[in-house]
Parts: sequence; structure tokens; C-alpha cells
Amino acid sequence: MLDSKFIRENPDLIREAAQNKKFEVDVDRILALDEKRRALIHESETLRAKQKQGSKDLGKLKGDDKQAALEELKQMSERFKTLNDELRNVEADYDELMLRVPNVPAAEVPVGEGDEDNVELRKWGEPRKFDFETKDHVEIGKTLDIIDIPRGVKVSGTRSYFFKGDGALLENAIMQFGLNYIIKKGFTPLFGPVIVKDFAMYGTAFFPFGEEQCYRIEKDELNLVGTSEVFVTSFHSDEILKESDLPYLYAALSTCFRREAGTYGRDTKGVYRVHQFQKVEQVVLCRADEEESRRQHEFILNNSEEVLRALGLPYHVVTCCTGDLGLGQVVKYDLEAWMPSREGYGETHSASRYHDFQARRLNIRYKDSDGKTKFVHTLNNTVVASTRLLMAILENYQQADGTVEIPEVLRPYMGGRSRIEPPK
RNA sequence: GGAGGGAUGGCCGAGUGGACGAAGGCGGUGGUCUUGAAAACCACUGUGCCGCAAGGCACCGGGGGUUCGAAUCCCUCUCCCUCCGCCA
Repeated sequence: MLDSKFIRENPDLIREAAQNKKFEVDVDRILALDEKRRALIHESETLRAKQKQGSKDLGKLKGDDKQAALEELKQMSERFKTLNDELRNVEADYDELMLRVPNVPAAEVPVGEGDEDNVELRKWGEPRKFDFETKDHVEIGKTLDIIDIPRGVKVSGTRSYFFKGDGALLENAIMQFGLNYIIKKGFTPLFGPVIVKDFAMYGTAFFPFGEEQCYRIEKDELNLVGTSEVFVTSFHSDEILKESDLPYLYAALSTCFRREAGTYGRDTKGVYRVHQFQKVEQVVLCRADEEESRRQHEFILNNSEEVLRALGLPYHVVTCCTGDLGLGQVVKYDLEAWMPSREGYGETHSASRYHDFQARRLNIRYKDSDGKTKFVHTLNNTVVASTRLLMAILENYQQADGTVEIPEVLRPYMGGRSRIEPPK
């Protein structure tokens, strides 16, 4: 959500942002509704003030004067109701449209259509040269009996899987490693509900537009989250925080649910694109200060780069172009790890900066040193995502003898073993 | 799922049709006093919207209604508590 004043003062900026981000928004209609809305507020409040005064004065009057005054007040009351109904209608339309106004991308974000226009920022590590015939993670998973996709499909349909034995342990190791890593960076673990109310989905700006990608529990009017960002960011909704407590650094571990509607042909191989996976996420709430916000963004980006380096996975960082940004995002960096079976990089992390877009919707504020209440800035980034890192590890660490080496940092979580061996 | 009770400011808690944005207490901030602290005393202490401003308006769990006028009356929803039932 943007400030209505900001829209009034920068309509062209909004139009440009919407065009670049591929969102349709009728700025003129918003401006017209805004004006109508403010005129109605003014009129109804003036009338209301008169009515209240008249009501107070009623006691002083007697006889015919009182009757006349009463008659007049009745009319005012009627008029007030009419005005209010009108205002309510206008505001409903206005609010509906406001939810669809995109945030303005930062100046440095490249203009582009989709992920093909994302710009590489930097690169770390060299993809390994294999001197034997490599397998993809599906084959490796099958051979080692640690990933079972057919049975996943049997039980839950396409894009489902089982992690078995060392597969389950490896997923768990990735999660534990990521969680411990981010805790050492000063983040507070915050585990919460993966089933959330609508406001949390709207508040984090997954709704509107994202409904099709979300598992909806219609019976209870609840939703399964696609990322823990939803419940963590909503944690402080409707609160006024202390400036001295900022920034809040939270780390969540949760299951993530994604319908992946409309992706039938895409990424059908293996566990790259699935309906359910585990993820550790970092979420930051900080002061409404551009510099601070940028600093935090670099911080959470760096944290995740450190994770990939610790895992020994070659990766690069890309700046997402305007067409690849969500409604509320100002800047987004993706981390993409090398995935041999894809013969390229695949997204494993996504670091977003929202300015106060989510905070406005969720009503998360703080009092600054001048006593003014301001909306916080929110940011988030993946720490580790189970399926994509697991497949990257299996593929990058596979050996000629069919075993998979376990990255050193994960060994403590796998009983100190250094290899995943095929079953006997 | 059934029956009953409740929801008031940061917290506790009064208020059953008008002068109530709301007593009182606690907490917080500032001050007086003090060598310092404590105590005592005094003052201040919610949020949002419209407006250049003066100012106005809204908010007593949410929504709707009755009334000239609602924290207060009516309807409805949500949440919390107690009891019964059911059940991981």
C-alpha cells in the first residue's frame, strides 16, 4: 500500500512503475475517487459538527422553537446517513483499487520483461568439471533410495515426493544448518502458523493477484502460506514498536505450500518446483530510513551468500528487473546456485526490500525520536530452502562411484558421516 | 458441537441515553524537593482521518440498527473464559 498523498503528488511515477512492473492500474480513477472521498469526508464531518452542536443546544429550547429545532436535526441526521453511505461506497472502491497499486522500483532496478532480463551482479565459484557421466538428482535419489517421487505422486499427485532415509536426514541437516547459521547472525527464531487469515496474505501483498498460487481453506476462510514471510511479517501487525528495539531480526523455519498453478510444462523434472517444501527465512523490520533499509538488504543478502559458500555451491547474484518484481517490492536480488542437471543456475534464494509497503498494509509502526509515528520498513530473504538446495547438493557433490559426498558443514547434522552410500 | 459469562486507553478498572475521549489506580515522561537515591507533591502522558491553518471528525472487540443524541438500548459476527460433549 502506498500513501494516498504520495499517489496524488506522483501520479506519473505510479503509471511508469505499473507499466514497468506489468501491473495494470487506473491512476486517474484512483485520483478521482480520492478527491471525491475527501470532499465527502469534509461535507459529512461539517454536517456532523453542526448536528452535534444543535443536539447540545436542544436542551435550552422550549415549545415551538424546540419542535422546529428537532425537525431540523432530524433532517440533518437523514442527510448525514445519506452522505455516509455514499462515502462508504466510494471508500470501498478506493480501497479495492489501492490494494492494486504497485510500489515504485528503486532507480537502479533495470527495466525488463521477465527473469531473462535480470542482470548478473557477481559470481562465486566455478561449476565443477565432471570426469564421468553425471546423473540428475532424480536418478541419484532413486539409486541411493533417498528420494521417492512415484510414491509422492501416488499419495499426493504431481510435484510431490518423499525424502527417505538419508534424504530425510539431509533435508533436516540443511534446515538445522541454516537455522543455526542465521541465529548466530543475531536473528531470533520465530516459528508460527502456516495457516493464516486473509489480512496476513493481503498485508504481505500476496493478495490480491496471488490467490491462484495459494491453497485456500474455504471452510474456515484461511490460507496456507507459501512462505513464512507471511506469518513472521504479520507478527507485529497493528503494533507501535519502540524505535530502540529496531531492527527486529527474525528467523522462521516452516513448511511452504505452493499451488504452482499454470506451471504445468515448466520445471517438471524432479523436486525443483514442488507444492510443498521446507524453508528457513530471515525477516527484518527496521527504521523507515532509506540508508538503513539498504544496509539491511545487503546484510540479509550477504548472510545467504555466506550460506551458499559454506555449502560449497557455486552461485551468482542477479538483480531482478522490473518485470520480475512483485507488487510491493522495491528491489529484489535472487541468488541462483549451480545445478548441473539444468546446465545452469537455478533460484535458491530471493532477497526483497519492500520499503513501507507491507508495513502500511499491516499497520506496523514505531515512534521515532521526535515522537512521530512512522511505518517500519520490511525485508526478507531465504536462508535455506530444502528441495532446491538438496538437489543442488546431490548433483554437485555426486561421485563417480555413485555415492554423494556430504558438504562438510552438514556432517555434524548427519552423524559425522562424509558420504551418502547406496543401500546394501 | 451445546449452555452460560465476558471484551472499555500501555495495564488494571469505573461508567446502563446527553456536559464521556471517557473517573480512579498502576505504569511511563518531565519537574519540585534532596549531597544522591527513595518517598512525597505537581504537570504531562492513545490512535487515526480531513484541512495551508484555525479547527473539525472518528475510534469504549468488529459490523449494522434505534435515537435529535449511543461506551450505555437492539441485532449480528469475532475473540476470550467456565461447564458439558467429542477427539488427536
